[in-house]
Amino acid sequence: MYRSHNCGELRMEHVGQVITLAGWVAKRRDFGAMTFVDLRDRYGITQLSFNEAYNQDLLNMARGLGREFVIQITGTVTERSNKNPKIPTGDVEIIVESMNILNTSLTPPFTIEEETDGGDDIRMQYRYLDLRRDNVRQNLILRHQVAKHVRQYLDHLNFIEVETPVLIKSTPEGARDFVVPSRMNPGQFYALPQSPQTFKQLLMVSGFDRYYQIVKCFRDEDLRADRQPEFTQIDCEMSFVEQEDILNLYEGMIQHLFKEVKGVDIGTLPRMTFDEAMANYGNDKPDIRFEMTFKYLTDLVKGKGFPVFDAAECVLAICADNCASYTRKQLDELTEWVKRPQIGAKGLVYVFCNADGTYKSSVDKFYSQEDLKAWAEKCGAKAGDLLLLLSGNTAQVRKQMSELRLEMGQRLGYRDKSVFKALWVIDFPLLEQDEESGRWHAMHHPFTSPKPEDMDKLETDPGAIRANAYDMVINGVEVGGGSIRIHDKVLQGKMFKVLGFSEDEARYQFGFLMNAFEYGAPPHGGIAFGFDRLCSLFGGADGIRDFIAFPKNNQGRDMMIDAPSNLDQKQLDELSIGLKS
RNA sequence: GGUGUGGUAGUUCAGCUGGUUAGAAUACUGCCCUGUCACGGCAGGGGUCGCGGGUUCGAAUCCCGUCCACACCGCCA
Repeated sequence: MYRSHNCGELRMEHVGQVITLAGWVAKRRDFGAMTFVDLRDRYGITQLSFNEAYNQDLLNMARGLGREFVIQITGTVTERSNKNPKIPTGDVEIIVESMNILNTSLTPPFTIEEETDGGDDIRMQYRYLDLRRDNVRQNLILRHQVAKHVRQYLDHLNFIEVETPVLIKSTPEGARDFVVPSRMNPGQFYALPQSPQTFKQLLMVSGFDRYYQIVKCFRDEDLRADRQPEFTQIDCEMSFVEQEDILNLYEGMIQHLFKEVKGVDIGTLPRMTFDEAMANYGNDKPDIRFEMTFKYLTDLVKGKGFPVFDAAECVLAICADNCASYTRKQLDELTEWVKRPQIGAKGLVYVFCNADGTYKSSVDKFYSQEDLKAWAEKCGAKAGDLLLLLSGNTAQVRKQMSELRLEMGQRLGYRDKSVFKALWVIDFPLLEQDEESGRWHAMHHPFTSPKPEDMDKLETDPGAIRANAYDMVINGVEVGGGSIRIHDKVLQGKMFKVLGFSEDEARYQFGFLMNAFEYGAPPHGGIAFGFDRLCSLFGGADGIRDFIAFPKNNQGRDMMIDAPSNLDQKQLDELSIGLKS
């Protein structure tokens, strides 16, 4: 036994006990005749005390300890004369009676403290040291808690966790696949799953009724702060259920998680149709921690001689509370912000709702006080508010205004990370049209069932068909999405046809699923949650990297092990692979 | 594929209207210090200013190219 206790558990009640601890030297405070050492392990920090009055040899040894040396000590728990209220073990210290240096350490390249001096680059390169930091470790503990409570909730509801294969078949739909060459089948490749979608549907055909899996998924697309090439999903599927059953069950799951992990009651999740979300928030994952919803001024602004608005398909406004005090400089800066290429607005029109009831706008040349008053009323603006208007093509202006709304929400402090607002977005369109090719593709995936009442539009107006598809959105983050699936072979065939698959292509790629559907496929549906995102949301972070033990960087590289890497010629030959020079 | 920001000591950064020997903080090393917990004091070592080219009497600083990191857009069924 290397230790009798850990570095986070000793308290006043242990005073007098002789204990043994093992851990890392976090810090040494040397006073010559006495030295304090902060000993760290996973559980906390305990102060060790060395004093020439007790033992000169041990003191000398302690003064030679470097940061991150691994030591084992035995000593007596003693009440401190000067207590430290900042740490849980701050009432006691250990008068060390023997010490064993288990290992030395090089000086770490950055400080291993909550507020480290290390940047992302160096932290990732030495991730094993970064993980010694309390806050990163807490993130992984949080991740464990979330996983544990997911399993707990689903286990109690008769779900079975089934593993599905990682070496599967590439499909051209959706994201790019990571591929793995097959040595035994020269010239052929496995693909890593983007999700276990088809397998979980096959499990439903097999009668597994209620399935889940906390599972790695792989997508070979560009990374973001909240996107990694390998990420984890809570993947779920159920048989003999309707959309309503699924929404209720997983609403229960998210409530359970918030209660158990955060001690928060998030209440009932409101439901919003996709159309409502787009109209009021310009976004299919609205952040409903604050209002500032879109107001349509198109009819009010036309015909007054302002050419920009007269030519616009859509004129949108949002009302920023108490922002009439904005300076010209601030508005100019905001105008530049919406004109950035990433947003792409042509300009920004603003209206001050002054305290005295008058209005001052950037388009006073064209609009009277009465006009501006009508706008303000339409927007529900009060004195002291600021209206921000954008105009243009409906889809574009909604997107731009959505960005502006989120930015203003951020600036006004409405996007508080300790507040959680969840909702369901439902009735997604089944299909989306590719702007360039004009081809239809599935908005969710090709196995999503259309709403029965929209089925007749399959040939006439595919874009208007709504799907039995739903997303769970929390604080503007899409944390999960799913659908009721097609379980009928004929309908699935029709879908493939609409999506531009020939019969041969459909059979080649999804024949196994079509075949399975010939043998009594039950009605089924499911959902998948982005586990990493859920954890980062719980942790109040924007990115998911610090909730993953060993993440990849922006270029998809693992900076610690330096992957990906080259293969030598022998390996390539064995795989029958030739590289382009 | 695109846009932006950055790359200077182990680390985080300042310096950038060109001009002696490139600074600070922190970390590190040594000495002093008996109650610290962001200990304190004194001293010290530490630099290919990402890399390549150009302009110039002179470049960390200006220009071009390139690599790397981060954020975003496209992309992510």
